Amino acid sequence: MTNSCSEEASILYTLYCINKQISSKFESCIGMSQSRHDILQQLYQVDEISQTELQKKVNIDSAAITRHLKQLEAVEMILRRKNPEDNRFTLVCLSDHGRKKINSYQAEKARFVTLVFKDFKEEERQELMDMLTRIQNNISQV
Amino acid sequence: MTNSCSEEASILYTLYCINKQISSKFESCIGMSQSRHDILQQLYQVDEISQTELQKKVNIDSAAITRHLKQLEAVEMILRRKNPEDNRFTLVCLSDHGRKKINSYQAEKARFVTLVFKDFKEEERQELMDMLTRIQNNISQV
DNA sequence: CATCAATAGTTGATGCATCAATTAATATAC
DNA sequence: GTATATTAATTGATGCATCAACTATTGATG
Repeated sequence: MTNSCSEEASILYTLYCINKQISSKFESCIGMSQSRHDILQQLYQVDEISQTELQKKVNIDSAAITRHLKQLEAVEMILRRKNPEDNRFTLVCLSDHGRKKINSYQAEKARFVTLVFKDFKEEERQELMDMLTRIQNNISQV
Repeated sequence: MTNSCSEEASILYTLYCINKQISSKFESCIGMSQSRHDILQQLYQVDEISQTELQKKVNIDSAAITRHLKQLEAVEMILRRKNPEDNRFTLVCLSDHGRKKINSYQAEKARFVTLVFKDFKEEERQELMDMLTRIQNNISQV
């Protein structure tokens, strides 16, 4: 363990490493970043949605959303238009072509996720999720 | 849970979120990124070390190491010199001034870490660490 | 209804990481 | 001992996230 003295610090460091490793493997397996996959996933589940709404769901900066969507638009995965009732809003939806491609991404993601949690029993996953949620609560109070 | 269908995917997403939250809070609490803190921490524990050796310990790209160290050198936290026995190596060490500052960082980090794991019992931490390690092994085989 | 506030989206600057290509020094092999 | 391979460090291009500043649109208030 390279990080430090305390056991807690080691856990923190491991979390940090795991995340880096997951990001990296995710991208090489699925062919896009977790964030971008998440955006597409959200779009898949709705008909049309405003950027702000989308931003709240995927929990990344609105500037980042803009940039992702511009690129996705450029490769014709998505379509954008102004909301005619309120021109401040931009409505986003998957293109037909985009919607089709996502199925294959989903399959690959499912496979990936299964590998990450190989040999985890249901109750262990439950426990892990509980602990992570507790950590999340702790952090939010820092 | 915004990410997806399966329970595993939710855990993955939570990991991803936690990491973002931790990074952000870490930086606002300690005043530097986790990586940079880690670099300084490593330097604190040795007298002098080559960049490559350091790179292996903190587990980030050597290009990133170079850039971190340049900045740390600019603010006179560290010193660098060529290894006289082999001019390919650059040896790095903390400046006196740097070494002094790190004590306060350590205290702050300890406080931070304690908050993150508030209400975790020793055996829970142990369990968490075990599970994270297993995940790490799984990933490395993907 | 004119001004002021709030909201959505965009852009620019910055930080940090990666990979690929390059430079410089040293080691190896014939 | 000269050509070749290896190694350490650096640099440039790129990706992705953040914050802060700005534009454009709409809402609210006097």
